[in-house]
Amino acid sequence: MKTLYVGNLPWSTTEEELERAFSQVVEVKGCRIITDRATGRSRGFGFVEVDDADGERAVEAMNGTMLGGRQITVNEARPRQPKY
DNA sequence: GTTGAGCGTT
Repeated sequence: MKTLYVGNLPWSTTEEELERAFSQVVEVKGCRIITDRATGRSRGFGFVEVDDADGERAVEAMNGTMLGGRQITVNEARPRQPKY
């Protein structure tokens, strides 16, 4: 499984839109829009989980494409905080 | 009722 970073999203973008957009090219295992924990509003970016092999194609296919009226940024996500 | 480069909660 690989995690993809999706940025430059409109504030109104939902996980559903992400999943639909990426499902056109790869099998989406999971998606998560990062919302401000305090206000609950979208931070304008999110993450998409896809299969290890599909990750590369997902980036090449979805990076720079229009989603919700904005050109989205798609890249492989960085490793997250280890949970010691 | 806002904002615009970035990297996420249990």
